[in-house]
Amino acid sequence: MGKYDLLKLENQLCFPLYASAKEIVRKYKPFLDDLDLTYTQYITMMVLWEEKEMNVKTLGEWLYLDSGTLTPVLKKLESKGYITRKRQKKDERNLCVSITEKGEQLKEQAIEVPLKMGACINLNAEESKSLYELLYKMLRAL
Amino acid sequence: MGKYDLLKLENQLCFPLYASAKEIVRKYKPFLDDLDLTYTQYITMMVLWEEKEMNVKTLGEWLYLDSGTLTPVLKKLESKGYITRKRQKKDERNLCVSITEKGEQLKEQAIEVPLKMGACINLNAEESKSLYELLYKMLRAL
DNA sequence: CTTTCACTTATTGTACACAATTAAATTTAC
DNA sequence: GTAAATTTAATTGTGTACAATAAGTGAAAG
Repeated sequence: MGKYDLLKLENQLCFPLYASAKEIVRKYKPFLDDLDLTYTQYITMMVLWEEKEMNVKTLGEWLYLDSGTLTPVLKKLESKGYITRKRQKKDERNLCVSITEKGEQLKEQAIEVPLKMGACINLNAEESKSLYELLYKMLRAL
Repeated sequence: MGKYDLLKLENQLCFPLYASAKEIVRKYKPFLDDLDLTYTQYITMMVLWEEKEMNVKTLGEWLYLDSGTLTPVLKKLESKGYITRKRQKKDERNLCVSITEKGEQLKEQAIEVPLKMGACINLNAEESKSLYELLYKMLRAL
């Protein structure tokens, strides 16, 4: 192992992580275009399909995103009619994001997305599970 | 497995990939700040430390990036004096990117970065190898 | 009370990331 | 030989992503 070998792209762990995350999000695009959602909007809706409502801070913790990213995403989803944004009465610092009826309906269409994506990933069940666990182990420590 | 279970964030493979890529790039930031490089600039320099020169298209293939991303990154690196950009004589469509002496010197400082990052990743050698191979297997198919 | 402190969201500025388009140069087909 | 097709970068427009800052609110200390 030469002095500079660790600086080669091929010896980096971060690079395939960075590149495959990008490529897989790109793979989502045609499926998400059908729903008129971007990937960031999609994962935001995922949380709200499950939880119905949540304040911005908690949403950011779920998604590993800060308010600088979420604010424009949430405004966009609001303008599409999928969510509402409302200050909480008892503590006006909190902004509560809630899913609308129209947002709920989108869920029916969205069911297709994970199925279609599954077919794009070249890993078997065991490999997927292994990858999933390694990623979460790393993520928890970051 | 309910009808909607695949739409839960916790059942997604893409989400931990997306989130951990983001978090690991963020982890690089303080180390890269010392070199006055962003992550994208850093991986670009990595290719040039190894190859010395390359045209934009090939660079994009190595990095999985298109010219819309690379053009401003390369102009920034040029303004910092780490690279030069020059049209090829025999085919003026090609823009050839070359590392400068100052860019070469930066490599000495950069050696520290992978060492420092290695300490941030909570995986042992075997797990890292396994993650690396799964990511590349997926990436090749995307 | 009131002033300080902590908390939460929004805004601003910088830097990607990519689709779509444009522009310029070269290659090819005829 | 020239028109059409292809190749390569750059540009434009939209949408993240995050650090730093600002603004507003509520809680706590005195």
